[in-house]
Amino acid sequence: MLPMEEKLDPRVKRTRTLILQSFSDLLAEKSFDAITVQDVTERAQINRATFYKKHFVDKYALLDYWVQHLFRQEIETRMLDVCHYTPDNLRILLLTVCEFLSKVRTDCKQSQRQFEPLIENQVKNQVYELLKTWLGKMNPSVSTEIPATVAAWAIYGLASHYSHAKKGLTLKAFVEEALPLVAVNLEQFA
Amino acid sequence: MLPMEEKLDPRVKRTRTLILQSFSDLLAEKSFDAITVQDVTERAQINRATFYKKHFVDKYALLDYWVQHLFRQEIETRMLDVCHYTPDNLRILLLTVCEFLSKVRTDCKQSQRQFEPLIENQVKNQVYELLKTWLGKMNPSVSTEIPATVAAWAIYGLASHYSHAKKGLTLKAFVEEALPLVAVNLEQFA
DNA sequence: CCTATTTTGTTGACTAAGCAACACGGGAGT
DNA sequence: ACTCCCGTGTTGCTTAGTCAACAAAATAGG
Repeated sequence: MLPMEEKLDPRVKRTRTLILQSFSDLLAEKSFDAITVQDVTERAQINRATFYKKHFVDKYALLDYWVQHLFRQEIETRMLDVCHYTPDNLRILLLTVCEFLSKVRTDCKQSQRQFEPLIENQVKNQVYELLKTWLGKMNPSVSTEIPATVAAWAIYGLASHYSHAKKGLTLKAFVEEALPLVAVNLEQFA
Repeated sequence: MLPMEEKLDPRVKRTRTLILQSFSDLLAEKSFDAITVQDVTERAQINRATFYKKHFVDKYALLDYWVQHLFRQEIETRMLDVCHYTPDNLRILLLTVCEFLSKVRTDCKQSQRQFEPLIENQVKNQVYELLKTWLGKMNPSVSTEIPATVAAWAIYGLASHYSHAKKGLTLKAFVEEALPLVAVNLEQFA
C-alpha cells in the first residue's frame, strides 16, 4: 500500500499536483457537484484532454485520488513506520481519521448529495488497506480480510460519530476511550 | 518590445517559470559563477536536456532572460501605458533602473567576475529598446537609434552612479535632479 | 604535470501534454 | 415540440519534456 507513488514521470507528477491544487481551491469555493472538469483544468492551466487521456476517467476519480493523497499525506507525516502495527500507530490512525473528517467538513463547501458517501468509501478503503498490511505482517498465516473489515468500519464509525457529536469530549479523551475496543480486534493476531 | 511574451505553449510557460524560480533561489545562495546548469535544472525538477533543447543555449542566456523578465515585470507594474513616452514614464524608468540595480545587489550573492557586466548589458538593452519604441511613436520620420543610445547610457550611468554613491541623497531627490538632463534629449522629438 | 572527476552540450527514441475538432447528452427557454 | 448552449468524453496529429548515453571541455588535486 503505502508509501506514496514515487519514481513517476516528472511531467505526471507536475500536472497531478496542479490538478490537486486547483481542485482543493475549488472545493473551498463551490460544492463538489458544482465543480466541472473544465473548472479544474482551467484553473490548473492544464488541457482538458490531458485530464482524461492520462489521469482520470471523470471527476469522481479525481475526488478519490484527492482523498487518497490527502489522507496518506496525513498518515505518513505522523507515523514513524507506516507499514507495521504498533499500539501507537493504531492510536494515530484513529486520531487521523477523526481530524481528517473534521478538516474536510470545515475546508469544503458542503450541501452536496454525493460528496460525503464518496469520501466515506475512499477513507474506509484506505484504512482497510493499511490494516490489512499490518495484519499480514503480524501473522502471515491467517486471513486478514475479516478482521481488517471489522476494524476499518469501526474506526470510520467512531470518527464519524465523534465529528457529529463533538460536545463535551476532547478528541484525545475520545480516542483513549475508544481505542481499546478496536485494539482487541487486532492484537489477538500478534 | 513590451508587453511580455504571451500565448506561449503552456508547457513552455511552466518550465520557464520553474527555471526562473530555481535560478532566483540559487542566486540568493551562490554566486552566478558557482551556479551550474545542473543546479538549476535539478532544483527546478526539469530535465537538463530540456533546458538546452528548448530554452537556453547556456547559463548566460538564462541570466539574460532572467534580467529581462524581472526588469519588464517591474516596468509593467509601474507604468500605466508602457508603450508611449510621457514625462512621468521617463521618471518611472529612471527610478526603476536605480531600484533594480539596488535590488540585484542586495538579493544576489556577489563577488563574481562576469555577473555585473552581463547585467549591465541586458538592462541597458532593455532601456534602449523601450526608448526606441517611445521615440518611434513621437516622431516616426527621424532615426531613433542615436538619441535612444544616448539616453539609455545616460540612464544606466545615473543608476549605477546612484547605487554606488547613495550617501546623503534620497532616490527621489536624485531622480528629480537628474531627470531634466535626460528629458531634454528626448523631448526635442515631441 | 597528469589523471580523475565533474560539468557541458548534444543525440535519438519514447512518452506526456497541447490543441482542435467531433459526437453526444442534458437542461433552459421560448 | 424545438432549438441553443454547455459540459462531457474521445480522437489524431503536433510539440515539449524525459531519459540514457555520449564525446568533449573544464576543474580539481595529488
